[in-house]
Amino acid sequence: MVEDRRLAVLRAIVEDYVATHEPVGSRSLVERHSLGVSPATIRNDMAALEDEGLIAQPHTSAGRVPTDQGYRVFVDRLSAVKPMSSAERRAIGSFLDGAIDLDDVMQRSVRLLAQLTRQVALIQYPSLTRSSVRHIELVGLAPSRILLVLISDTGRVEQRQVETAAPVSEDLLSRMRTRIIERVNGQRLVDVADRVADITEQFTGEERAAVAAVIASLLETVVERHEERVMLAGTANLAAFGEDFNGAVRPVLEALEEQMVLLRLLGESRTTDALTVRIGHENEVEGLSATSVVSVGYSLGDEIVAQLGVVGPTRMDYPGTMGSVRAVARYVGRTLTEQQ
Amino acid sequence: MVEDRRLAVLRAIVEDYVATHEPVGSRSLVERHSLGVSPATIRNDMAALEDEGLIAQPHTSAGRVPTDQGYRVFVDRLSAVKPMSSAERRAIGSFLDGAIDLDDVMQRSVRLLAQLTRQVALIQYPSLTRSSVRHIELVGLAPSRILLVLISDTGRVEQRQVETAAPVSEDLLSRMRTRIIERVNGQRLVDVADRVADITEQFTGEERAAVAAVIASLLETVVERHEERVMLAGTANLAAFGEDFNGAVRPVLEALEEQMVLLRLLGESRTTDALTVRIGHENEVEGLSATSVVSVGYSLGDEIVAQLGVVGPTRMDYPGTMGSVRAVARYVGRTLTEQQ
DNA sequence: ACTTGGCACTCGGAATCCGGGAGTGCCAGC
DNA sequence: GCTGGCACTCCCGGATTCCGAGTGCCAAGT
Repeated sequence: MVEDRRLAVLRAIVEDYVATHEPVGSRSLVERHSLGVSPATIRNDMAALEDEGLIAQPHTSAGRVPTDQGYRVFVDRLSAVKPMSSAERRAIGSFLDGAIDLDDVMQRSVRLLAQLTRQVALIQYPSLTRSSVRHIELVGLAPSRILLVLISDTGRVEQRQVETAAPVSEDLLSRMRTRIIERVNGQRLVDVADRVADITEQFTGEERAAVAAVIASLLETVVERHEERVMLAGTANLAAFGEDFNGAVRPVLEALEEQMVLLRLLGESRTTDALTVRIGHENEVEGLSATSVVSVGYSLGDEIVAQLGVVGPTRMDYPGTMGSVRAVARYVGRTLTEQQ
Repeated sequence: MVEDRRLAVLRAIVEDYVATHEPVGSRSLVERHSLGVSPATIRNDMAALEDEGLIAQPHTSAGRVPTDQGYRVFVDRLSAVKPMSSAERRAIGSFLDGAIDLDDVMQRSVRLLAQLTRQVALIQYPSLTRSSVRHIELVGLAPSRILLVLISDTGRVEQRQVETAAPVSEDLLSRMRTRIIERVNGQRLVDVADRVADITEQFTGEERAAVAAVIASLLETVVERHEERVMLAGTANLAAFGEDFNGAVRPVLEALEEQMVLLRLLGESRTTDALTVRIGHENEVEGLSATSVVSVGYSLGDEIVAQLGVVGPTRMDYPGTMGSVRAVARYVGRTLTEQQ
């Protein structure tokens, strides 16, 4: 009972702080929420919440501000994902309709998400791991330079240039192409390595070096490039952080320029489609300790193939953000699945 | 003679203001530069420069600050492009070496430029206009969905999905591929439209719709997608703008998120390889009136194929920035030409 | 065992005031 | 045409003051 009210107070503090961006005191709390008790009572509750480490005062004799832990409790126990209105859903749907290729879907989605949440949005390209080879093309760009193009059934096109020690004839190129295609077409990318392992042996000593180079490059393409690309939008929304550019925004912008960081932000929970919320210090990227990341997997068919999400200040509107992120993920999954 | 000293004063003002970011007064000017005259004389010159609209005072009894026009004169008549040191050149070279494909070259270049100039760097993908068709591939993704892949001799790969009204057989796909390839391989992209114009007629009524769809898509690819992509790096360097986030940085970030704006910033002077400097209001993009853009074309072979450059505050180090931009453009051109 | 009103206390932030200093414009003399 | 002198302006930083929102605690009430 008393415990219940304490949590209600925490919720009220989080909501007010998110709305006003100012420390919230006991008096204004009872005014804005119908808690049915006096400010003095609230003060006692606040003291207790502070002992538990859920709220803090910026300085003595100021209102309270939620701590990372406070947000954690709020997200876990006090809030529900806020579903989108049907109008918003329609908007999402129409926004994604008419995308012409994978790049386009990714770009539209990430912009949409940035706009909906007014935060920085991220989207990871679908993993190649679960997809399979639709086609492989070898194109001679120069006597000893080959362009390798790999087309997956998810519509993703990967390219890579291969430099060979000796010139490669059109004839050799064509034989390589045939051999490789007959081995890997329709195969899952994860199996490609096994399937091409012995192709090199089918060529004579002289040609072998070139073939080996192409095969090596192919393996790199399927193994290394898995999900290296992340798209970003809405950096202008970092304005919501406030005025102290160098203090707060700069490190965030710097972190967001590093693909590796983005991947770490998104990439850890690929197997599940549950909404993940990392609050403040919970995400261990340096410079992002004042931000929260809300992410979720999206699926192609019935497999989770990548993540998308947003990065924003810890004092964000969690229910709304979570609703937007989830909704966009669903539409992205649907769009991709239809397009496949 | 007197005119000469006035310009020297302007140069000194620009240099000091760029270095200190503070309005510069007559006293400190004679201290830092050996102008051989007294502050009082400088004051007279300053008054004249102000009449000409080249400098301004933020408020009465403060030092002077260059106006956009002042920077203009400085750039046109008072400064020389500052060449890179040989160490810097080596750094540039080694930074770009080992790029594996076009995307990689673009990415490395734009990051390098951002790092060298400590500003926001832009690079436009090479125009397809001047390049020619290396290969075209049609891949059936689904019965009535075709993936069209176009590979240019510049190593650029363009993809597009085509939706057909009726299913397309592998056989038809293969015939289309052959026909198209025999018509356009090795052709310049600008000529592709002419070359494929009558291909549709070579197919029977039933197949014609599908062929027309593919051809239409191919034309879109070569015509519309010309140089639509621009890559960006170094947004964190916007910190140099100062503290007033919402006043100065936000509109810039917003503008930079729009591909169209980036293209307008870069895209107007493609035919020349001269360094272009647009100062303040000279670039007509809304929200970028407090920024300058330094851009230059880079070449592939002996043709200018696209632009690269930086966006920064009007109070930037023009000689240094221009040097970096030009140097990077040269190395990019060299790298691309070698890789071709 | 909670809740509540009262009360003294704290402390940040806005407003105000003040003085120094850097800068300017102008003028008379060289 | 340059220069030193001089009166004037006004921004900026620091010190001071003051207000009010907020707190913690206590004693009394339910």
